[in-house]
Amino acid sequence: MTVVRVRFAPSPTGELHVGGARTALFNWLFARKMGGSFILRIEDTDVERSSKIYERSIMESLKWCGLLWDEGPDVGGNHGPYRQSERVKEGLYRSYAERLVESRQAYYAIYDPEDREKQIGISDTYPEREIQHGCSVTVKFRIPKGGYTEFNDILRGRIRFENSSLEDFVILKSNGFPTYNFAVVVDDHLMGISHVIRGEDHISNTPKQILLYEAFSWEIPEYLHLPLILGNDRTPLSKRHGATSVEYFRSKGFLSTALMNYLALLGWNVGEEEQIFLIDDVIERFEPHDLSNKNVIFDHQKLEWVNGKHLRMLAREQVRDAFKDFLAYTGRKEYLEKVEMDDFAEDVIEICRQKVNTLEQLADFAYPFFFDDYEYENNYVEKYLQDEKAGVIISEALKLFENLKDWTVEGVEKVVRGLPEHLEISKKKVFQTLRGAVMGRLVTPGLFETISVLGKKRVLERLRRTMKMVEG
RNA sequence: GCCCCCAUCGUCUAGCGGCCCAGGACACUGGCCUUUCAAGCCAGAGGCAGGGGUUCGAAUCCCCUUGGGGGCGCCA
Repeated sequence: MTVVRVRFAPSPTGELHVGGARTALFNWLFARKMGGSFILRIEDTDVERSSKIYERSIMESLKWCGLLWDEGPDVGGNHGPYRQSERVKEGLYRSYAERLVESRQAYYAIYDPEDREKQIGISDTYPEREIQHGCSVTVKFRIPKGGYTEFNDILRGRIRFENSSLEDFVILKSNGFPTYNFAVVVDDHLMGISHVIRGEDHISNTPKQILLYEAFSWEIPEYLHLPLILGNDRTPLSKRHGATSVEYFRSKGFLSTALMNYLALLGWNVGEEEQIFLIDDVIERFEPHDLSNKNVIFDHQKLEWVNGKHLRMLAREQVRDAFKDFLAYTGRKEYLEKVEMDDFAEDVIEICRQKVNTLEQLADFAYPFFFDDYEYENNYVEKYLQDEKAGVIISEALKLFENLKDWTVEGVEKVVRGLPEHLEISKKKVFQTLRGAVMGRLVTPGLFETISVLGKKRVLERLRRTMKMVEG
């Protein structure tokens, strides 16, 4: 049995995209299931576009997702370095490229000094003279004439390409950096990668890579190409569809457990009609063959539904921690302090999470619990506060609450329930008037829970304040 | 243009020749519950892209068409 070693190899030219996160997730899942290793390799061979900022951001997102790697640029490992730019410095790719030149499987391509695009000749030996004349030079791989190249894809079976449909391609750029197709092969081989799990957009690259493996007489890994994630207009998911990066979902108040759950759901049928799960609980059930090979459309609504489920399913401390992470991540310092300081925060979260789907919604929904500067909705003012009965309702409630000792949900309920009949005012009017009086809005958690959690002091203060508005 | 991949409700999927006049989930519609809004529960509407084969029998196998996606860079 071969040791499973898989990798996720992002290029740091942007934030971690949900498609990338899904690729990373399935790689990670497979490694965990098989007791193998999950490796993070940074493919920063595009000097122009790569940046450290994105590298850090991708790693941060991956960590937030819970997709931790066993080997990588920060944690090290026996197959490093894990940044291609660092491997370039070791002369790695150049020496392998030269090996191919020596065996005539690659050659030097020489370009016009005036026009870098224009190839003016080729050479089997290092074209020293041309270089002195200002020509730039690359190393190109020679596609064998005739025949075909085929490989097995775990999801699709054998895929065959006629070699005649392939063209010689650059493996070493004129700046000495390897191209993608060359670097992956060299690195995957040197890093002992057993299974290559990546996006479907790489299918067409695979024959070139196979040819490279064959040129080196290296063992070819197993391949699995994942279908792509598209937007609702069936074009590849991009910024045009609004949300795409993991960062975005984090800042929008999604839970990482829910994001992973949804991403897994996208193309993987966990079985038994199961939709909601924690990724850790489902590792054993992961089977690459079960993955769908059909492109999928990203469904924000379902993600939100999954998120709501997780919000209600997780332990309350977990939700509290996630909420704090969200507040910190989105820079809401004051709010974060409140949640950290107020001992009733967990109770607030508990009664609010029943009604919302995201942490962002939670922040809005719970706001009046933590802050006194909330505003009174126009709706409430016009419909209830300006009603002639408002004063009676609030003053009567105030009187009863002032004397109330039992501030439990049951105790509060008893008092509030008695009011409509006692005042001979409709239940709805009484409840809504009170709801708005203590929260400023008409949509809140259950009234009794709200009043109970708010506590006697706050409730009395707020009732008095609202009363002043009625009178004044 | 050439090469490759894919095709079940709007979306994600179950189905791998008879159990399917196609099952589940999200969304949608209606109802129940109810102090608001949700949640929850119940019900409903909605699909095998089209055409040829193969077979006693096809969503399932084969071919063609159509449609969607990917690739053909000194990007990854």
